[in-house]
Amino acid sequence: MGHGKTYLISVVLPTPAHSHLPQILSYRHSESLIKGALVRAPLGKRELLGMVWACEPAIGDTLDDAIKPITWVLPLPVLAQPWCDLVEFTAKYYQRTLGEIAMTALPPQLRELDALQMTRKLTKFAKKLKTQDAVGDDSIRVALSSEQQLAFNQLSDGDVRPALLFGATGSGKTEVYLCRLEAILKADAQAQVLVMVPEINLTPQLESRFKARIEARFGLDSVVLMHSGLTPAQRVQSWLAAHMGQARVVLGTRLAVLASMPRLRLIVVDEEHDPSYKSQDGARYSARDLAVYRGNRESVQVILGSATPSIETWHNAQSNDGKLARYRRIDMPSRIDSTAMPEVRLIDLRVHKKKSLFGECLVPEIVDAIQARAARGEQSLLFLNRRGYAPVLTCSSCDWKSACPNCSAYQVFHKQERRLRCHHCALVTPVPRACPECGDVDIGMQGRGTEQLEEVLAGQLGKHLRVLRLDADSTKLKGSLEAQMALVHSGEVDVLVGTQMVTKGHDFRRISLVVAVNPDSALYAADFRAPERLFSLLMQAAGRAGRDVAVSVQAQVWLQTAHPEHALYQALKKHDYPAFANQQLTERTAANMPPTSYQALLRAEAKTQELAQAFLEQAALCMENAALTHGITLYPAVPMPMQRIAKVERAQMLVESPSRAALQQFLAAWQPYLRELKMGGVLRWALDVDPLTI
DNA sequence: AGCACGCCGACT
DNA sequence: GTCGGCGTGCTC
Repeated sequence: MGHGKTYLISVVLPTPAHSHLPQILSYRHSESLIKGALVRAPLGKRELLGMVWACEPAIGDTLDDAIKPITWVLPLPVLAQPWCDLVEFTAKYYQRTLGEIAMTALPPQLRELDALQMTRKLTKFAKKLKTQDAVGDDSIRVALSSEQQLAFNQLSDGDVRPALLFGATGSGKTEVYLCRLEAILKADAQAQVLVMVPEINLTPQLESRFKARIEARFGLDSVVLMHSGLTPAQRVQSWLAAHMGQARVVLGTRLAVLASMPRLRLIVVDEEHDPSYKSQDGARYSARDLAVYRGNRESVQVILGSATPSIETWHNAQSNDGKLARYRRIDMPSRIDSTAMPEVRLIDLRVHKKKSLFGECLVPEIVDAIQARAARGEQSLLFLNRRGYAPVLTCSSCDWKSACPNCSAYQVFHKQERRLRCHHCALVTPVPRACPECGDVDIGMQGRGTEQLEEVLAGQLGKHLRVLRLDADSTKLKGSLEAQMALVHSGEVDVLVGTQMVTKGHDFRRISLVVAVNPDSALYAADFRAPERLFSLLMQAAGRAGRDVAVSVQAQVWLQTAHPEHALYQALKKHDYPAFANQQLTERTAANMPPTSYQALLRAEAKTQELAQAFLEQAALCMENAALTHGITLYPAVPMPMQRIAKVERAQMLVESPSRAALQQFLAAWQPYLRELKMGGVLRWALDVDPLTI
């Protein structure tokens, strides 16, 4: 009890980055508070959720009268020191404020709750606990293959390094995760496990599998979900369950990496190469990298699983000149059901005249192959990463194109909707009857999207075959994704046409032919990570084929390409990811690119491109000397790959260093200058540390 | 970032 | 006379 004493409390609040407020503010309170306690405190006319960072007794009556008292202390267990460290590290590394990171890590609804609402939540939570059933038995054990058993044994041998579980699609990685986490949960009745997946909505199969397995053994509600799709109330409940130690398994997306889990004992990052682990808005953190930090900080095992690891992870799993690798690699090269990997065929588009192509986009053999599969009751999947009917409309007599007036992109023709749509801003316009420039009525199309591919196939094969399109447009309505998936699973569909949506998560057991219609577009992209993404995408698409023993003999993947000799395709043909990754690593090392160097991007948005670039150049100017002494390379300011979105001009500047620490120091020193540099017309700027796309 | 105050134009 | 436009300035 306070006995009239007063304590000086340092509180972390979500102070806006561009305000000139310090990150940590001082308040008074009549009692001592522990670091990590959640409090509400006044800021201006508002009252905000904050977290106690430090607490000391005020000596005598020396406390300034201007220091306001804390409004109330939330009746919750405090956030543990390792969690505070994780928040501090994240804020420092990604150049954000402590408060911003701390608040994004907490459920948004927690910010608004008053004392009464909080009490109600806790009562509801306590009631839920009472109704919980005790533990079931070990009945649903699945026998591990020898390869899985070997991987499991290695994961249990006490090596403290993060493990890269390098397993082919269909090698049964999930079963290994499950066995490892069951062992950990069984050994310690309070242990908690964090499992991260790229997008939870795309992997309902994984979710139900986890729930069925874990809840049967460790009780109802021992698994909680954590992702942005939950309702605010659900998110509070999940967070409370994790924070109070009730949830044994947290299954979530990237935001779950910041979940409070006081008895965390294992972190699994499934599909660790997936770009959605890198947050693209607000604090641009990499959940995979933070998972590795967190595992190290809390002496907790980290498992990174992938069939196509990121080049960074691949690099970390390699030993350099005899030294032990930072990560250890555990290989699972075989498919669990010992079916063969699908045969990859490269179809040389150069030997076909465009007119001789079916619908001008498919070589005739593919159509034959689709028909042959359908006759045997098997399905085909056509993968084309472009939705809509045609990506561009053109005038045949002048040089008009369906450019979006707000963006540096073309409006896409959507035939069913009879509209032009920009995929970058919200602009939707009617299809012009004649060219807006010259009035010519002969308007043509360039390129093909999934809508057109569906039409071509349905039109010419429609009498015999059932074609279904699966993309963001066909699944816009709630529940329609599930409905369409059900159609595929029940065999109501012969041909599935889809964007990269279809390559994620779902098992289509009857598919025996996968066709990548136009993979070349990503082959020579400016972004040095484009090949890596293409390989992983095609590998995942290939993984959709032949997941069923009955049809596996014929399972094939056909790639239509004008560059069949390309090293990427050749490695894919042999299912040889190591060859591809090593070649990428060699190229990147030679060019001093990541993972050999470390990068950050300074991005600026403004009304004009000149202003955005002028801001970046000014920013570079004030750090010229610092860059020299720190060994930092500042590249010239350039327009972003998508230069203009919704009438906003975007520019960026690359910052590179061979030393991560030097880059960190440089960025930290840069921040105050950037804040001072308020130039008229610059709308926003942001730093992206370890950017994924350049 | 909010949310104030503040000093000028058109409304019942 | 008041409602409200958004310029600038502060928040422990």
